[in-house]
Amino acid sequence: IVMPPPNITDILHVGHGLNNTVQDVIVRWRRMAGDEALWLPGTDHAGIATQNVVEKKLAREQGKTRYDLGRDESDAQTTAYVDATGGTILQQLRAIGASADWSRTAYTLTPELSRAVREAFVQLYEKGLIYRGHRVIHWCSRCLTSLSDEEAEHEDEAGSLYHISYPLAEPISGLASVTVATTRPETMLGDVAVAVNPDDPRYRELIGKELILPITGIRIPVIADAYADPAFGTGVVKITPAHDPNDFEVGRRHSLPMPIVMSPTGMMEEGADAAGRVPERLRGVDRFAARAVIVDELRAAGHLGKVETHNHSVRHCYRCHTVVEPRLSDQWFVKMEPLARPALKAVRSGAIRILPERWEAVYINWLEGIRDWNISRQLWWGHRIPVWSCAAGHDPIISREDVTRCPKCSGPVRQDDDVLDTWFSSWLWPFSTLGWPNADARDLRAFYPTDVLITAPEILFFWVARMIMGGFAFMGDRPFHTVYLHGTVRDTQHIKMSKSLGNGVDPLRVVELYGADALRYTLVAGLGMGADVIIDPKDLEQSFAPGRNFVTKLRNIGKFILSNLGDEAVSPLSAIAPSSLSRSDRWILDRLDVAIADCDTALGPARPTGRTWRPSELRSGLRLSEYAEAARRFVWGELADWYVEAAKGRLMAGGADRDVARAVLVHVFDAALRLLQPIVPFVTEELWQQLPGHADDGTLARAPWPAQRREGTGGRDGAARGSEFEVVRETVAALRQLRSEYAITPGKMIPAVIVPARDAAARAVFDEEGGTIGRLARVTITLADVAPSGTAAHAVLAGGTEVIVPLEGIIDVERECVRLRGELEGLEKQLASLSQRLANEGFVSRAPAHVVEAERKKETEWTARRGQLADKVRSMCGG
RNA sequence: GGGCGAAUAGCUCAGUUGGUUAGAGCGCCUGUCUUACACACAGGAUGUCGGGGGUUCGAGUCCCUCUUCGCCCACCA
Repeated sequence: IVMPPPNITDILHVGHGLNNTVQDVIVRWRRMAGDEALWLPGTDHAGIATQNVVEKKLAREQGKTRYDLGRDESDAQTTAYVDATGGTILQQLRAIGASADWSRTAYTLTPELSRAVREAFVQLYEKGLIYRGHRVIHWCSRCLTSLSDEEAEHEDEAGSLYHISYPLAEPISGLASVTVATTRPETMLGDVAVAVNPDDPRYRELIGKELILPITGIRIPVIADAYADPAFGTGVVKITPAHDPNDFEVGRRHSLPMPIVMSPTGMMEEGADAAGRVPERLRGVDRFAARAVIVDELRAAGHLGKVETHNHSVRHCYRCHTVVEPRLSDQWFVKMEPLARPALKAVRSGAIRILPERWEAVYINWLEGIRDWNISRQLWWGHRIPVWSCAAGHDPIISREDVTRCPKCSGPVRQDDDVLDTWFSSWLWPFSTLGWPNADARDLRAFYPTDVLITAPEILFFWVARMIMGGFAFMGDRPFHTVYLHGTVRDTQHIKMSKSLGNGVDPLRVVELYGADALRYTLVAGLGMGADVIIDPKDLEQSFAPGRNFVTKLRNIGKFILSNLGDEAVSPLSAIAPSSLSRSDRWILDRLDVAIADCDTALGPARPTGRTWRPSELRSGLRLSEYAEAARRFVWGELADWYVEAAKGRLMAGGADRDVARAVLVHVFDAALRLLQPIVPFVTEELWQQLPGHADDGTLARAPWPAQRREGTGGRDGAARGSEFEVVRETVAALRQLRSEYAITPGKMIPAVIVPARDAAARAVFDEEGGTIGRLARVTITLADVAPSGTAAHAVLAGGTEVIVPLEGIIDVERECVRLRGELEGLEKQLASLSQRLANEGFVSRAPAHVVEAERKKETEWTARRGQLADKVRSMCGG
């Protein structure tokens, strides 16, 4: 294998890296489990900012006003684009051996996608799901395009609510004017009416009367419409149909004119139906400047009432954050309700699950209230809308192929100037990347429906929901069975890391300081289901040192094992007679099975058992942090801390038992490397390559995922011997505690007497494992039937075994008494609360039998232990 | 305005359907270069599980309420 150079990172910046890392971990896992997963990283949005710049540059160079993606460019330009944007990410992904199929990723400019987009448009049109609508949409006066609801983001702002009095043309019963309230006074130039609620007694008389619109002096009617809320403001609302979606509806109901008083660039101007509405002095004035001017003039003329501060949310362009202007215009829309129906059903029925589960409610809520999707954009790059209009006025032509002349009159045609929303191509992604609309495409048949979509919640609506709708609309099937929404990388202030905010972490620096494996490990281990990953950009050590330390530990375990293998052959575990396995061998093999089971539980199941997810499967799996923790616990806490330590003596002693230990070491370490490969791919690969016992030409990334041993650990007897190693661990822990308690130098060998519990198995454990215990605890063990008299430190193990360290001169009797009394006291306290629980009628009768049984058993054990401890205290401390 | 989530050790977080004495990593304290590893080893200290109320034999876990923070959605001028 060619290992990547050490300074290769799998990410561009940490935010991106999270997504790529999660995807790669899951794909690596699936491949080891036997799935030939095809990973399609990213979308045509990879590097959208760069894309924007590149497209504009290309368009300018070619003198085009519209740049039709996939149709206007040359191959060389495509290549340049890929290099400039997605290419960087993808090259790095390939460098780490990620299973990325990068030719499919930066496909924005390909003719294939262009074809798919046209196909989708035409299909929807033919089903009557695309229509041209004349309505008020969100308009960005900086990007000069319309936006969908999702692209116009709400941001809270402290604005002003201006109260303006509109005089009556002919005053009635002492009433000279009505007051309206507005946050956007400049739009009053486009007012065509004032509405009051028909049930509002205050204004009943006014309905049908006329008002003089200040500034312009135009006469407008007072109309009755339920839209006016008597409880808000003055109960009178001005109606500006061309610049407010609600007012537009009111205008339509009352057949009012709809003057446009603002230019696309946000300047005041007399647009359609607006002759005489914008005074000369305001023409060409920016909307916000015009607002100030108008407010001043109203004040001067005495038309301005109170001005209240008003916190409200204002829509901004998601890309440039300019305040979005509602604007009447003609746009293409997709009728969403019919598309949403199967998408809703899929999630409700469990055909598609969303993890974490709570996002399902958000998804359902959004789809239930879905509104039609404005798909036309006035940007100068994108997929152009495949609609041509006839110069002679015949019906427009909607076509998959380019149209040059009108089929009716053979006259000239003109393609619609607009391009499509970029998400109109993105929602086709699960199948357009696989060859759609060619139904016979090999990849489409092989890979659709796909499996897991991994992304951040922020594009649940933009992209995920629409892909699901698109999957059903164009393929008749779900695009994937699982949506996994991961968290966001944030700093300690919980602010999203981004280049523009400067709170990001440079991954190259992290890789340089801690290594790429440590970076991956840190991200994966920190990724609780749906939780954000918090990293302090000012304290990399806190975040990444644990990952680095773990990787180093792994390396050192490998170094130790490899150095003990030497040139001699290592037997495969299957060639070792089960009877020759030691307690520690059986124990670590048991622990390995547990670790494999824990990892499998954390990760799986990979797909639903049936057509839909069962309730028990719905919330399981893809718990990456639990998987990382299970693997780590096994490698460090069990393999390194106990098995390797216990094996040292056997390795040094040589003989047949040495070969058994070597075989088990290799087997267990090999499995551990497999478990870790998806999270720590580099170091595990490097170590595994050096490990004997597997095909030389293989790579760890392609090796099978470990399975639990079907034959167990050698029958009932074997299982018992495995659990007997727990007694060894307990004894060693007790001895270490005593040593530490009496500050005995760790290196010093001391004597220890063990009085095993009164059963043959316990006796055998200490007979046979005395050497191991002695090495691990640095003691020389003597077995006895009764505790020796004399000054000594004592410990009583759970099973009743006594551990005694007789050290005249070092052990202080008084101190030992204090220690033992403290221990006894603690035990008695716990025993008392336990007894109380068991004496409680309610507990015994209502708690499940197994819980009560466990408590009873505990009571017996603790009582015995208390007796032993009390004896110690009595004999040694005299009372 | 509606909805959702979070609050557990100094820090970052686990804690699955209520059931031992609430855990991990880092940090902290004590000791150690024990022939893989001081990025390590051994031992140790640290929690009114945000506040209050309730249900239950039993609550970090379920219900109500309050506080603080965060996120999503939203055409009330």
